[in-house]
Amino acid sequence: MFSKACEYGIKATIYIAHQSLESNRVSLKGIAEEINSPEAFTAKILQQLVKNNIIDSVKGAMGGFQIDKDEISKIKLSQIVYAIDGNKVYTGCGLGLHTCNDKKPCPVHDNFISIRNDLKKMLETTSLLTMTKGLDVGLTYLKR
Amino acid sequence: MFSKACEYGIKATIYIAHQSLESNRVSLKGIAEEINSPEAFTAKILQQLVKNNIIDSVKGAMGGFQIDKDEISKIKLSQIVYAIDGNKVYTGCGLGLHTCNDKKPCPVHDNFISIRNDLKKMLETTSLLTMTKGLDVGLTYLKR
DNA sequence: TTGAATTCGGACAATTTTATCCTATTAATA
DNA sequence: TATTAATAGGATAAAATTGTCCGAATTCAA
Ligand code: FES
Ligand code: FES
Repeated sequence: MFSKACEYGIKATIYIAHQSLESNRVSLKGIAEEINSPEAFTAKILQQLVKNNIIDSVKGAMGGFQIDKDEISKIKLSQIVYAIDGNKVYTGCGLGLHTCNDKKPCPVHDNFISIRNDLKKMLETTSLLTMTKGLDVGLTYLKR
Repeated sequence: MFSKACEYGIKATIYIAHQSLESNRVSLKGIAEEINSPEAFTAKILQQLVKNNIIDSVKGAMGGFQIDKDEISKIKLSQIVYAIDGNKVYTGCGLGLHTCNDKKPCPVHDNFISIRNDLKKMLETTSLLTMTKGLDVGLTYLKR
């Protein structure tokens, strides 16, 4: 569904948000451990998220990554996905035609549109805050 | 969503089915032209579909690919996807945890399950015959 | 029976994605 | 101010996916 980079990005953002809610700034090293991702690769992805204003970074000793508490309920899953995978989730054709196109649809267009719209809605309504719920109480996991 | 290989596989199967309905056996060359895919790569994918008993091949001069007319309404999109991409659509976790797992769900599990079940249902109920409809009358396209 | 048309299958090549390494830059603090 | 801990970013490497090439096997037809 998503690229590996995007998966790491989502998990990292959830972890950062979770810690930010407790006013903890977190390091790349800590993130990579908590989400079980390769450190250097994760660094690249975090850079993208910083550039897209989804997370904040602070350089230097005691530096790390964080998100404004106020933002955590405002940021939507769709923003993270867009920052890393672009809009192909929205514009791509299920059968790989150059773009999805109502006027010249592929044979699975109608079926796909329906599911993709549901996916879109889900991505756009799921907030970062929502995704952090459950982590505390061990209801959900970022690694296994 | 699907790999390129899978996209080519689906399109190829639809085209073969469409021609088989008119009792035409089709060649690799013809298929690759009609679905706008690289010929040699498409050959590999067709081999997989043959091995999975989704399409039939006939070697030699006048050979090619075809599907029993009776089968066309019975073959489901899910079979094609499974033959090429395996069951990752069904068992994969949205955030890339080793497998999706109800007992130790990732933070987006509930949201994903719902969409994935819809996708699953769609794949399992969409028949090859259904996907060929519309090709005739120029309502749907395999290339653009 | 030979030649042509075709799929099959193995080896290989190109591209994209994923991952690593190393240096530069920045900031805290001793 | 020097040291240390951190992110930023460029270059490179490894792995996976996508794509190509070529010869073998098969079948039809002349
Ligand atoms: S044209 Fe293929 S999904 Fe819309
Ligand atoms: S555990 Fe991640 S989707 Fe089910």
